[in-house]
Amino acid sequence: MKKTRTWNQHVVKKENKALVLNTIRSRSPISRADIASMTGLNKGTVSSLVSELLGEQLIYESGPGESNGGRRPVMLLFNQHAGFSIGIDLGVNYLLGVLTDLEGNICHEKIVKFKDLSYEEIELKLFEMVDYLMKHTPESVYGIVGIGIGVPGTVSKSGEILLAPNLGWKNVDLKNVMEEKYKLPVIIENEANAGAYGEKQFGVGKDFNHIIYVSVGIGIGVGLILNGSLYKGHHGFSGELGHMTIETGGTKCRCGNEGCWELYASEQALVKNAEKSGITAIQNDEISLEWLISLAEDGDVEAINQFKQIGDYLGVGINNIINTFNPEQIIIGNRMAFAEEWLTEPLKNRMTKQTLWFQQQDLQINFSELSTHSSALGVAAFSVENFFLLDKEKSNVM
Amino acid sequence: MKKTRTWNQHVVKKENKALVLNTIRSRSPISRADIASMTGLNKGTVSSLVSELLGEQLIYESGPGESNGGRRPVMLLFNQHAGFSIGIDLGVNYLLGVLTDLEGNICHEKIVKFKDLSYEEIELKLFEMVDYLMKHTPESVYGIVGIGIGVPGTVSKSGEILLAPNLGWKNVDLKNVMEEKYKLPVIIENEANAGAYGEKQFGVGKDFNHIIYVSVGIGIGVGLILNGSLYKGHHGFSGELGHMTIETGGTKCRCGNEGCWELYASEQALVKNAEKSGITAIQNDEISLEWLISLAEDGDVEAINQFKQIGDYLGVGINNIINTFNPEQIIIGNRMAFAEEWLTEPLKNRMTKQTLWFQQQDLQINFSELSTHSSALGVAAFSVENFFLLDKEKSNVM
DNA sequence: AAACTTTGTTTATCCACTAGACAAACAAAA
DNA sequence: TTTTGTTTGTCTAGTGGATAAACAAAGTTT
Repeated sequence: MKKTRTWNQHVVKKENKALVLNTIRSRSPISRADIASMTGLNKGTVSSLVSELLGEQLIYESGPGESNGGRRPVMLLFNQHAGFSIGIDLGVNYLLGVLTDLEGNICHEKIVKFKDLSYEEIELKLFEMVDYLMKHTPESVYGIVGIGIGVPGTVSKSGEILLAPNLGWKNVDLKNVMEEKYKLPVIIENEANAGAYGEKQFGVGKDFNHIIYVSVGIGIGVGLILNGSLYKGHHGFSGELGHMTIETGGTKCRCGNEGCWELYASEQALVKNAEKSGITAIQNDEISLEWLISLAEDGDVEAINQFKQIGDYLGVGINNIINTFNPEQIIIGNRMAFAEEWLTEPLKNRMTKQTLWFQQQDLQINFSELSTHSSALGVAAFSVENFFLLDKEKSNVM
Repeated sequence: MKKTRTWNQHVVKKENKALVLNTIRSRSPISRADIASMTGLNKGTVSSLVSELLGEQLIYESGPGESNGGRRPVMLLFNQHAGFSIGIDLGVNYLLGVLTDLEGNICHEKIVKFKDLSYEEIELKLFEMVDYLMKHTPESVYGIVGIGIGVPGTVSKSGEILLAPNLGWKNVDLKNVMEEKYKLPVIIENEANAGAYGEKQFGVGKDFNHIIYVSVGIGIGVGLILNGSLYKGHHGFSGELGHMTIETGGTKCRCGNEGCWELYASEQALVKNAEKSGITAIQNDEISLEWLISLAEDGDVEAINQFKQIGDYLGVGINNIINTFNPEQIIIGNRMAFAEEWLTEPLKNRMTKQTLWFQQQDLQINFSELSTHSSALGVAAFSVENFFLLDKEKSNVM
């Protein structure tokens, strides 16, 4: 019957406790006094909330800090090893798994490559990956707080994978399978959304609140951080910008549409164009992004031109993004980010020529620093946030 | 020094009071008991908050309602005449002003048409409009709560009009001018943003939370309602989708870019295409939207084809919007909405052919019902919301 | 050594919400 | 008509969390 959330002192306490914890998380090491002045909470309130957090072992006291002209403060630190999180980036032909602490630091990491596997075979690889990471998890208070999986496809808000064309998957309920097997909270998220979140939490997006993360791999996916949090749309399918029309009546796309952005600016487009241009690979091998990068590094003009063209087309779509969202930052991530060197110039050219001056104000264009790890770190971070939320709910009942 | 908002019992009270007021606003007439069960608040809490609201004359008691098998409830009603709001839609060649009550009902309305006026002349027309509407405002407890103005251009978050190309304005601080003169809170907002808000509050968007409002007039502007509230981007310039590239290397646009959507799907495009196709107006007059509509109504095949083409191109951009936002509803508003009859079919054709099935789930495509009033109503509603926010702040100090 | 600062705890007080008692007003059944 | 039960809205006591202010401990400065 309760339709809306009511506000009472329990909620107040939970919010303030979360506020204190987050302050410690982001500004650690910090004293109680500093928390009070930063948050505006009363010293006494901070003291009592801190002592609860100490009891829950989510934070701990280190030795005394430097005096500011009076009694020396007791420094508080976030106990990043109170629990661990598993994040897996499920790519088209690889599986990247990371084990992180609650601060997003990678404790263990494993990559498995494969090709043309069936769903069942990939599921098995996933189990192996999780088992491996679990075996390498140190002892901790809360253990593994959750498993996150990033997939290159559309995921509904309930966690079902509706369509992952490059994997050939349709309506796969991986979330349930994993939750049944491991009895842990499992989060399935689109790879671009996960990447955006990863960059926001740990990467170049840390200090920004309006971020568009453009994941340029075999296709193009986009993750939206609006007002500091992930925007997923009505059902969770936002950010399918790879299928934005940039050429009406252009090349047919598998999606049914024509002139889609990813037909002109993705790794897929790069390789196709390179083939047409006459670039050849060694020993009848297929042309790959890595090969083209090595050519470009050796100064191969034709290869560099190929990258320049991709950069130009990236610029077209990014212009659209700027006009749509007026973002603070655009991050280009995933595999194509390795080609930053040759993409930057043509991309910025498009922008300065075609974007209105006020849209360019304080606009950052960055390439991912986490590179191929942003997705895995992102999904791991989802589980961590989820853990803290559940933790709050729990203390709600008590 | 206070960086974040802290939660204490004052906040709790303010939030709950707002919750009660909003419940009355949307579900009026309603009894105290019903409010309690709907919100989850305790009966006593509701009683005391209601008595405060009664004191502030924001609500009033009507007679007893129908019994539900016991004592008859006292019905509460929102006092929509506790104050009034002025909303003005400043178009390229017209000025539409409305006086609304706190519920958004239009009490008075006036439209002024003009052509090629300077900024100073338009300013004067604005003053006349406000003066006129003020004179026609009934006596009330709070009087006029604010003035809102919607403009066809880019407005910064501080309210400055940075660029209104169709008016020929640049860096105009209208907000300050109006506030100085009338000593009332003034809100300047982009016309599409205002329209989106208007539709969300009073129009076809009432029951939706992820709405993309596409204002198709001389140009194209877009207002974004995400998670139930207006998204403005980092500096307030979001929704400039009229300048989204849908044809790389296409026609040059005044904005510096090429192949912009509004070159293919706006009123401007319609008129240009019609001229090229050989359609003529009566007596050397210019071809207008109204004229083309009247032709289409008479069954003129050529005119209908012109609309169909616009509808088709609208579909291209709307496909991009769907892929970007996964919205719940798309509303097509402003002048072009009058041509709904001929636009719908080609638009929906594009969609069903080119949009993935899961993106079309529960997706509403609507034409504005408020038609040309959505902007004016939207800015008026901004002032109303602002009034309630300020009201809360005020009681914060006491 | 004295005076002042800073830190963190403790105490008393305040305030909003809740639970539950209560009275008034009404409907339905006996 | 009387009785019983329900609904509505008010009132009172009690709870829990925040705040302000006092205080002790541990520093620095003069």
